[in-house]
Amino acid sequence: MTEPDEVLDNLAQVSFVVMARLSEVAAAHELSLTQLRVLGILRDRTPKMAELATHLGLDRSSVSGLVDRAVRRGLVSREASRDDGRSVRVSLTPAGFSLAADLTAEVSRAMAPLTSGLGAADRNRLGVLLGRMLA
Amino acid sequence: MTEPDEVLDNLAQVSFVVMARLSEVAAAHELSLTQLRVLGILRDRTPKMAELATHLGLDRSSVSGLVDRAVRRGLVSREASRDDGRSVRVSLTPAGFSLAADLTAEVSRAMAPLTSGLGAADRNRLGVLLGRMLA
DNA sequence: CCTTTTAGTTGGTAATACCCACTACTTTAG
DNA sequence: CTAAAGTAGTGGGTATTACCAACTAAAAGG
Repeated sequence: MTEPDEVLDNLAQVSFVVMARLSEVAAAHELSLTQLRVLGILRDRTPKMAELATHLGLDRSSVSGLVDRAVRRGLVSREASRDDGRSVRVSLTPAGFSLAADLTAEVSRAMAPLTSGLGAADRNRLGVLLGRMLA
Repeated sequence: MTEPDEVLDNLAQVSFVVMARLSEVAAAHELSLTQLRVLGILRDRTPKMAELATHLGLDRSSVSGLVDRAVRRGLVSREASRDDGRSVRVSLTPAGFSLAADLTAEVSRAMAPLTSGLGAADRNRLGVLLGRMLA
């Protein structure tokens, strides 16, 4: 690890592996990675469209179609805001919650092998370091 | 970090942040994340189409179009294999190499802030742990 | 009021990525 | 040696993703 960029290199590579695992899980349920993210976000939030767009880093117009398709699958619902006639709140339907719960479990299962080569102490250290990066 | 899945949670979150950074860099050069990956892969390889598809985790037909567009931009070239009349080797053009070098530098710059909150020792530890995950 | 800003959708376009079918070349069997 | 089976890559068709620009409707500010 004398190379200065090796940390970043490894980080990028690991990230691609993580994305591949997440995509597999999503694909097994006929979802895209973005839709997986949407369900994850809505698990503990009920954002307006624009907020959801910010969370995803997408254009508002992209989110419109995304939510359309999720609604068509019965996973998500739109509710008009009472206090603001323009805005719309997006939330999970019961079916959406149920799927999101399944996905959470499957994601854990799919990702677990990535850290299984580390001992408990190292796993812990990794978690702390990653947490520090998110701060 | 008593939660068992917190490591994986943090790992997923960090991975999304990494992807966002990489996408930004790619977008600044009118490239998709996948095209960025292609350039990265070809930096030190000259794979056949099918091998490239495996590296990317994509269908061969997806890679056909991907390479088409990269060829159209003058970043990549196809060469017929001499020993096997069916297969095609993909490689970077000089322009492709030049762009790939720029991108490497920009990616480093874009990702560096992620680990800048860690001290040198922790950065090192992180690199080692991530490296162990890739083994 | 009336103008400006904000929220969201729609339309148009390009790229992504899938599956399936197809051609062309190789390899293997009989 | 030739016929069958397999492999490499492409192309068609489709759905999704994501952008921008233009639009409607509602809210806020002057």
